[in-house]
Amino acid sequence: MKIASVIVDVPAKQTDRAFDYLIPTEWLETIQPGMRVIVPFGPRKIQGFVTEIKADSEFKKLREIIEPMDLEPVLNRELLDLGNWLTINTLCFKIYAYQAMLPAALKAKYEKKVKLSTGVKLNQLPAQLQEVFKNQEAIQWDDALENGLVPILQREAAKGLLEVLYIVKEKLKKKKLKYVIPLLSSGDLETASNGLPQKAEKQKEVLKYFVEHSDPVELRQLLSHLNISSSTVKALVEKGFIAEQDMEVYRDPYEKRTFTRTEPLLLTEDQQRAMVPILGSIENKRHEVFLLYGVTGSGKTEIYLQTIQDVIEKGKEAIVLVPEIALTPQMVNRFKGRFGNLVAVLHSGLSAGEKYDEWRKIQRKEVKVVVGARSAIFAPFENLGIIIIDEEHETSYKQEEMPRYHARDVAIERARNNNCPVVLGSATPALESFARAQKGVYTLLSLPNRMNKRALPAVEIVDMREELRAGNRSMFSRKLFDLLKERIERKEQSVLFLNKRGHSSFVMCRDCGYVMNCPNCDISLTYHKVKDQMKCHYCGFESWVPNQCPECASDYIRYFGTGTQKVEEELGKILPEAKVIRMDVDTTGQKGAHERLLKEFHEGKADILLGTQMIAKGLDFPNITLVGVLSADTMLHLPDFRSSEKTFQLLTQVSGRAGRHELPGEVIIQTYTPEHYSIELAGTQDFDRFYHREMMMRKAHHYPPFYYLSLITISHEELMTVVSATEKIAAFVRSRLSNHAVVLGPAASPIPRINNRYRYHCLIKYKREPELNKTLKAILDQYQSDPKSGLLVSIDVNPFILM
DNA sequence: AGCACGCCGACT
DNA sequence: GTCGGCGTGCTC
Repeated sequence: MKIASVIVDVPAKQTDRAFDYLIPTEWLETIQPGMRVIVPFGPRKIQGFVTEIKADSEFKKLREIIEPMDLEPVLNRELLDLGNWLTINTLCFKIYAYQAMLPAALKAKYEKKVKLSTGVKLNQLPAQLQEVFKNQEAIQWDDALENGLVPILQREAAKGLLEVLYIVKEKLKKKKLKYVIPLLSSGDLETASNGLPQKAEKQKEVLKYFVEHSDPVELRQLLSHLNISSSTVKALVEKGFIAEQDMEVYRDPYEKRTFTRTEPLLLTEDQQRAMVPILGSIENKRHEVFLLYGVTGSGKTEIYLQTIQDVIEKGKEAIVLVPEIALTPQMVNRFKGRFGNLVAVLHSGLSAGEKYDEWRKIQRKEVKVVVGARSAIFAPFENLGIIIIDEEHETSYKQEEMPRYHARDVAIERARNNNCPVVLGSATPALESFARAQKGVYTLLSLPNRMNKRALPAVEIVDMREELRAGNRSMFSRKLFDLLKERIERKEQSVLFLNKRGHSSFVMCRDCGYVMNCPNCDISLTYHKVKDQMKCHYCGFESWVPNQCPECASDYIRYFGTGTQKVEEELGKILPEAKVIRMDVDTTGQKGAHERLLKEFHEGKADILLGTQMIAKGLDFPNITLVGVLSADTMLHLPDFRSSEKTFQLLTQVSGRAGRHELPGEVIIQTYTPEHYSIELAGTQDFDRFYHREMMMRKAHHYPPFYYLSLITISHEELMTVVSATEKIAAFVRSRLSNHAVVLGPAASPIPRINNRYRYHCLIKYKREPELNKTLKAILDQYQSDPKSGLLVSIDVNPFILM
């Protein structure tokens, strides 16, 4: 057993397979599957993942592994297999699958340098290079490239005077602090202290400290605590009484916060009824998927907490997925409050180092629960007892880059491997999930009542066309204005929600209607306040804001503020006495700003919280009695078959923010299409009726959950080339699938050009096509192995965004 | 993805 | 003759 199969860190079609390496004798005991290693690959050194250890190889001329990068595997057996599963199901390279499972800090960084070969004297080099190597042993390849030194360096390297170095680096170091530990027992330390010269007072003090405390202590703390300098410590180290040691410490983002310990709450009858089957599944180690369908405020979180409690008592572990946007301090508090430091938290707000440290806690089995966004589904637990996905309908569970996985699918796969249940929780389940529950594929658990038996807030839908007819041209209906005024007088709080889409900040000429578009992409440029520039979201193109219209030279060209900004201005005019907190990308940019603003609002420092998507979730403050949705239908008209579903979910979600506590709540939804069923039914919070209406639509148009989708997107610099390639691909797919499948296309992508590349796509709708995966793989194989055609093909199995 | 190797045209 | 352009194919 001295050969390792390694997946190398080269994302390409031709290297998407295992390469075999000899394990050097000194590492025979160390190297195991799941470890990262440094291997020679051609002339370079690169990172790789060991997937298997075996006795022999087909390949004759094996090279040796250079060294392991880990002391213990970073991927366990289950995750290695899961990586394989991901590769097959999302059609991605194996290396992408493995990298997606690890914190970014573990991704390798490569350096290429040139140095003088050993034994070579400086004066053997040409004068120009002598100058370069006079002050440094090695130079960075990139620097040489910039200074045009590469040809001459290569010439000397060919003669053997210079050597090219390839270095694989860890992106991030473990954070280490210097600690001091006593090397003798406290009795011996006392003796040692007595043996010191009289005048070594400081040293005696240190030893006295260790007589009293035998635990390691951080050097810095010791120095300041005893008011001594490091030379004192050094002297004692030299005498062999104590030692300095580097110890790994965690960057704990929640270090400074204290969590109030909470106890399990008494469950309502509904909650108990819902919990029994989950506990049964845990008890019998049975894989089962539960859909926990409960209105907002019905106490889903308490069920999560108590089932996790049970899992922990059985010595197992739990993963809780929460949408990124809902990973608020409130949410974290609930878990940390119940399980203390048995909880690790993973979300994008953490620095790379903090994320790595939280991950290390999981890997070292120091925690039992991980609460995190999408990628937390890959937490390296070995004995999973439950996986919970809160707000399971959230689109952020789908990753849009490779590997294009949906956390729900991965969760079910992992739970199957671990024989444990999955709980999908939502007040507005995804249609796919609810349909599966109806069919009995998932077990449906309902929580139809709010915990406090409080009625859902009264929702009123306001027709903005009526307002316009009545001469009200403001963005606030008279009703909403009256209610806002009333809240301010009653010292209650309101939340105003603005659907960002459709209100993005673009520049438009008021005279001719000219909109500033990106020259490379067919999409309008977005105004960025911070830099006072126009920027393209897709290719990064930047431009100054014109003060004259380039089309008609009108001066009446202006940008339409970020929506929220505009609303804030208008609020200032009509309700000058109101204190407003605005939350959007602009005001929550800095770290901690999000939390700070919410805290201010919670403390009653403002009357109105105005914001975008980000305030739709998790907000749970007792004093909120009014929620206003300024324009409910902005996302309804997007070219997306899920737009009705998303609108319904969002409106229901937002409505749930009002009247969660003592005071009753009211909701105003402003819209131009009050007759649309997703708005009308969100008004009555009637998921069941919405479900039936929407299912009819989906059935009629052959969309999920009746059909599965796969989307092939093809791009090229030349329009004609894309069209013909897409035609060819569509024809190929048609020829390989049954006639139950529907193959749409070629059609221009909703964003027809990005970064000067035209984009066409082909949408496949199907029910059961055993040949599909092979067909798609074949398409990728052909186009990925032929990069010179300039065609880029990307495939998304079960896409969420059809763009 | 890099990188070497190899074959062709343009230059000292 | 040789330098350097990029097309081709390989990396255990």
